Amino acid sequence: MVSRPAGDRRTALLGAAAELFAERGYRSVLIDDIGRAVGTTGPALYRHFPGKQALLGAILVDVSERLAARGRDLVAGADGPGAALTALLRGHIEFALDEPALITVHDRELHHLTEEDRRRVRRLQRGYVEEWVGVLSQTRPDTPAPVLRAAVHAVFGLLNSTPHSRGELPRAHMADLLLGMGAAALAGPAADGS
Amino acid sequence: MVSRPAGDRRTALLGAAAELFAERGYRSVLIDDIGRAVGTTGPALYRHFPGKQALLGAILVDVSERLAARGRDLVAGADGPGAALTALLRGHIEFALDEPALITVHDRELHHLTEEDRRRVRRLQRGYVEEWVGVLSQTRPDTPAPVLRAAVHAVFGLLNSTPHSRGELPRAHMADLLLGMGAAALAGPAADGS
DNA sequence: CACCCATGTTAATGGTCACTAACATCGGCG
DNA sequence: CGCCGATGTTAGTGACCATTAACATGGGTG
Repeated sequence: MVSRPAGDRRTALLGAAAELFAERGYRSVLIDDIGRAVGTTGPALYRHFPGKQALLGAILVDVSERLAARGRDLVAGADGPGAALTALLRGHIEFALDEPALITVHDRELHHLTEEDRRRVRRLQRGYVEEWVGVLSQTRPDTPAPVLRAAVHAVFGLLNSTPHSRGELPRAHMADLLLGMGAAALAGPAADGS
Repeated sequence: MVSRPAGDRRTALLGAAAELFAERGYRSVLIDDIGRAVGTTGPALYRHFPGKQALLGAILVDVSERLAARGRDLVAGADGPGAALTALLRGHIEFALDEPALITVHDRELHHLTEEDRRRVRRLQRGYVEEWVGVLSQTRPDTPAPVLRAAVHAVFGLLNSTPHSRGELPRAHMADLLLGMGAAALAGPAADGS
């Protein structure tokens, strides 16, 4: 049990592949690159996944599930819509700062998935967005849902910019900056498109 | 001169390739797909570009140059930093709404370029960012440049989210929404990371 | 101790492309 | 009119690369 840690290699593959995919893009990463990154050769991958595409699928489904679940939990545990919104912002920012590779791959490689995986990931993403929209619609009951949805996508773009600002600022500072900007963007006076 | 419009096919190739690259990613788009999109076969491309990579290079260099040039002009022609900032926001939003494919490809396919093209594009991008930073540093002279740079990247993420919200809102409404959110994010009280 | 399963390794194999060759077509200009 | 350059077309061709085959290896368990 200790000498052969269950799922260890599998987890390593998921992590290494995510890094590589984020950096070079799915098609440009070779099976052998992934193997080398975890100390094996390429074909060893097939002992853990049906293939390269399935590996990408596992990565994307996992991220989407984690984001959606975290969103649900944060909202459920928050004391009112204002607190919920702050919690969502903090949670997403933490995720984006901790896992820039996953954030990057998440919205870049969707089209390389199986129809089925793609549907699944999209459903989860939609659920996460609706979590945000639900909270926002409480703080701005006068703003129509489509506008809120667009605003949420825009804020995601803002928060997910992290990979572009790699290392420009210390992490805590970056987190504060993103929180302030995100909150301001969502509370902004023109958010109803007047 | 009229019967054989100079560079017409070339321009069509640039546009069609940009759409396809944005939709499926550089590596997944075949020479033949690009040819078919402009009413020829694949290899006809070589009459206009040295190869697929050079075509991508032409696209990215062109976008970067247009953005940088427009940024320079807008700032130069603006009446004070406040007006300059609004002009930059409007200009970028217009671009993002008019050319979502270019916006998408712009920051997704950089690593498929020649070293030389990549350097050139990056230099242009940097210049554009510094244009924004320069304006911002006038409206918030107390905020250090690295923070402003991170804030600018974040606002780009926000504005460039357009491709994710395709058709959710009428164009003018979307433009207003993005302008309001972008301005709020950049004016936000926490933009100094307090 | 012997067997077996989990994991790996190296060497095919087969498909998929970008790119090149060889061969049209056609409009303008001498 | 006949040549020429620009632009295309249809067949290679040669790399590249995911996947599979065939063959280890080594630790845990009966």
